[in-house]
Amino acid sequence: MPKVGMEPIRKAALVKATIVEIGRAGSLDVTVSQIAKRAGMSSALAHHYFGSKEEIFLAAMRHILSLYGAEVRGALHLATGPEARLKAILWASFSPANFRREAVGAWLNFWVLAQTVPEAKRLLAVYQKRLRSNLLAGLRPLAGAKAEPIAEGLGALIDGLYLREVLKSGSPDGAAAVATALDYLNSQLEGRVA
Amino acid sequence: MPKVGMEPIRKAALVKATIVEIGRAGSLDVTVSQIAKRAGMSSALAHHYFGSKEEIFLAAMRHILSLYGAEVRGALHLATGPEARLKAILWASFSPANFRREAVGAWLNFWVLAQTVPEAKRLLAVYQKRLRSNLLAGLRPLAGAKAEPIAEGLGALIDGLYLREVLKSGSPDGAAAVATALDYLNSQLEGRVA
DNA sequence: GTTTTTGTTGATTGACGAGTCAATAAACTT
DNA sequence: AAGTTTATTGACTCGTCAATCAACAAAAAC
Repeated sequence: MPKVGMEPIRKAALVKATIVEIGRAGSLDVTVSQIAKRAGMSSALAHHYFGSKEEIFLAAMRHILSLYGAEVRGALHLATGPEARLKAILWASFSPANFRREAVGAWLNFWVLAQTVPEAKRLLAVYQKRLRSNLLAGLRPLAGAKAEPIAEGLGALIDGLYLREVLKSGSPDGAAAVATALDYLNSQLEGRVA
Repeated sequence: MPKVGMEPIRKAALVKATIVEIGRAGSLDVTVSQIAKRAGMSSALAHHYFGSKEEIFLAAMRHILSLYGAEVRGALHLATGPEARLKAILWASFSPANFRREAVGAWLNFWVLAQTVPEAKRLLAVYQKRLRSNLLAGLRPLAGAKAEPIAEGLGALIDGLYLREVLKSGSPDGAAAVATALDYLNSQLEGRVA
């Protein structure tokens, strides 16, 4: 019973299913059929809407990244002053919406995808650039010239905390991750400002 | 012309070839044939010696990890005093032998492997534990009770720096990575010790 | 009310790849 | 010298999966 206007609904369902399946499998070795099945349609339809498996992956990646971006933007909106803005970024980075098993698992695999698919690499680079620039905006008033290396370190630390989460068992502990990152931040700023 | 005593030689060649191929492909999507070809033998022989592709991957992983372990041990051997030992660990972590494109690429993919293969997870956990305990040994005299969280953060930072390296183009810059990690360390220790 | 567009799938194609096997041969054992 | 173990591979099996196609159905357009 074909209803018109299905495209966005189907695509969204596929994207969501893709993230779940990658999280479940723990790798990009998921078949289009698996994804389509979880999204409640045939694999042919998935191909119909996305053209290829790679496009499906990229759409899922964009989704995760844009979700993350939205959360950061939202948190930043409510924050005033450099310190508050830095905290907001960290808080958003490890919020339950982003720092959940599926998303973290998918995120790791997108990193792998970026090694072969240029568009995936581009997307990840955009994310890194945005993170860096957000951190820098908060850090410059507090750390001046030292802002750049601190942002560098903090960015790497955030990625590392994500990475380590995939090995842990049990549900992710965003608060602990935030604490570690804040600790880094405090010690760096005490040394230069305070 | 079968010569006896080939097993260790063949296995070593396969392990080496596996790391190169994973680095090249940027993923675990490498065929046993590709690996075997690069190692100069038939795929049947690779199966003969390792039994399965998974075993080949695990052997490669063990190799990278043991190489890293050896380097750390070597550096530690020459270092006296907590500061020197901490520096030695960082220096070894980002030494040209470990912090090279192939190895870093392979390492990222082993992280993915750990999501599905329990033995891979175990190996990675061993590495993390060893790193943590090495860092702790150096940190405790300098930071006392604060040693644990610092080790936690520093470990994550190291992993993050590795992770970020895979996106970069050009040859890895170990010195920069060491500088970032040292910077973290200094700022943490200044705050507690002086 | 016929044509076009959109939605949908079962069946099929074509390629590829892990793992097995049978066969061959050199080297060690007794 | 006969028998066993080790080395080695080409050919093959069997499964899987991305992508395509033909066909059908409902809605929209004309």
